[in-house]
Amino acid sequence: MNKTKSSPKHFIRSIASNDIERGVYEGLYTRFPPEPNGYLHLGHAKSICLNFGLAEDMGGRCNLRFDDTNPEKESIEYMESIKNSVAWLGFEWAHLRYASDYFEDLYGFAVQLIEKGLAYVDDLDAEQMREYRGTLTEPGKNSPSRSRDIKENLDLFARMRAGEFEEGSYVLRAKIDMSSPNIVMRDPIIYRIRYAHHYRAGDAWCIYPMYDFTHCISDALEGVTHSLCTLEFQDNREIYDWILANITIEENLLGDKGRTMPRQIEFGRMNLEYSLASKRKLVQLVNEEHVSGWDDPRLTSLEGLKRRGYTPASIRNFCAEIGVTKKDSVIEMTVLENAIRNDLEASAKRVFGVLQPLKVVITNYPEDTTESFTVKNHPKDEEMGTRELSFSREVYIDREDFMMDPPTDFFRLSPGKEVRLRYGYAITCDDVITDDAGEIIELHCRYDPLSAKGKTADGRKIKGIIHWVNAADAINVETRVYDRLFTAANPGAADDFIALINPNSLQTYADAKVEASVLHADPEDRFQFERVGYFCFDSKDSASGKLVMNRTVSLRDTWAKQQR
RNA sequence: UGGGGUGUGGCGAAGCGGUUAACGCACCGGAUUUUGAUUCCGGCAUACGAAGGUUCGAAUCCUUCCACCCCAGCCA
Repeated sequence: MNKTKSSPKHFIRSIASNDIERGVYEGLYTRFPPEPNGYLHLGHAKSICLNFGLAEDMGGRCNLRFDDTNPEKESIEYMESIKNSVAWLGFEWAHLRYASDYFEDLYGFAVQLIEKGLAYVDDLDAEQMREYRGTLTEPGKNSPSRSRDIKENLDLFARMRAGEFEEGSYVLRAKIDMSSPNIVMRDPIIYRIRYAHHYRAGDAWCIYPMYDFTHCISDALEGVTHSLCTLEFQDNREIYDWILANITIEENLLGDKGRTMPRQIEFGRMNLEYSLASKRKLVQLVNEEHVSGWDDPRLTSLEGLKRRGYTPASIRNFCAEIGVTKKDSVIEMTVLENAIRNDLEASAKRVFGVLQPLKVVITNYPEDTTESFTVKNHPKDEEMGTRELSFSREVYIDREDFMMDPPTDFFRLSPGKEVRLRYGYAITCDDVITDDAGEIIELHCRYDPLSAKGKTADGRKIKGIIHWVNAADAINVETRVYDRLFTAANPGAADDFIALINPNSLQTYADAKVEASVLHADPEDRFQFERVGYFCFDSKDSASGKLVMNRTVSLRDTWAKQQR
């Protein structure tokens, strides 16, 4: 696997190193704070690389913290999957934390706020609450509960926790400003009643803190210095700062007292063309079985990409490549493909594989002879060694490398034409055998015995070079070739994204053939099928009896491009 | 009609008052090549959302305007 590029400069790094230089903070501390309510995708990878990467580069630390304050959506399964994905990308968290571990502390801070007259228990129902909130252009108005005295608030809040009230009957609100132009500041709810089982806290609680209250405090407790999040939280920064300014944290989890509060910085989301990140839509794709599951290799979930054959390094390089700015970006698929090609070009073993086998009989080659060519596993990297490639009278070539009636610039095989079998001999096509339906089933060719080792006796150049596998010991393998899942660059914007599913996003070649050496490969190995693309074993469906290989990405193909 | 953001080539992205306006992807040429791969060379914005202004000098400063994104969950 390749090294990852060092992350480039961007505005967050400048701010952070500036803060450290000026002594605002002693060292960098970040966190990646997913809610365990789904699987990670490429967009999360950007955040992971930003948070963990920055800490790595600046000699800081980064926590993995689950922002698990909504028991109705979260589960252990998601949490485990997220941990695996972060680890797979190659990052190590300083601490594994859970917001749910802070529930007791959070409750205490809420009490602090009430005691200061900065929070109150409200009995408005959801609809009234919305009415009182005002609109984008009109200020809200104070709830009648806003004037409730501190003692009563304390009592009510304690009874909320004790389970004396129904869901939705009371909430705890911060007392800020109902006429703030920033709607987030219009007395935001910080606790609600929910009789739901929490995947970690169990049934210990029936009140749960809201994001705005929880997140900033969690950061502060963990000693986070820079709290990086996406653009849509810009308005929330005001409440983030307000909460931290109005509570007193005696000592954080690191044992620090009087530590400087964390600073929230927002960055733009990444969108990938021809893909979907919306959780709801992905669930639909999975449930309606348009894809095989959350780890379908056509999905840009991290598990999908992993199964597809993407390496952690390629994803980290991709994230370094797309940059970090304050605007939402739309990244072209080729950037992702470029990242994995760069990695695999250097690291993948070269091997011969034929997706659509066409039998070639070499009529002037002896029937009972097998010879062996010693070939390189990598054209440039000698350290990757060599392997033996067997050759005999019958071989398979790819149907795409033969054309009955080719254009002049097609320099592969066709009737009467000569082509080189890579690493082997030059052959000329004499006969094309068809079946009753006119389907080509076999080619009869003649080889030039003096054409081994890339030479020819008369010095003639052979332009066309094709790959092949020896029929006698070829291994059968099912190969799955993937294309973009959608036919539109932004399927999420369409009314009916299901209608935009690319019918050719998965093509299965059940009878593909690969050279014998693949049998002894490690399940984790990646290959380049020369002239075809990069492949890996499918982690779910491949077994020793039945090999299944996924095409991670094709090779660049100027010939195919020219044909379009 | 409120508030918060963003606008540099097809897509990303540097640039922070004086640069020929980096770089990556894509694209177009050409060289090398037993992968039509890789590699290598070369091309690719008189132009920085628009219009004014300040200045000897602006993508960078000021003004106005325009476009797009986010915010009215007891989601995060």
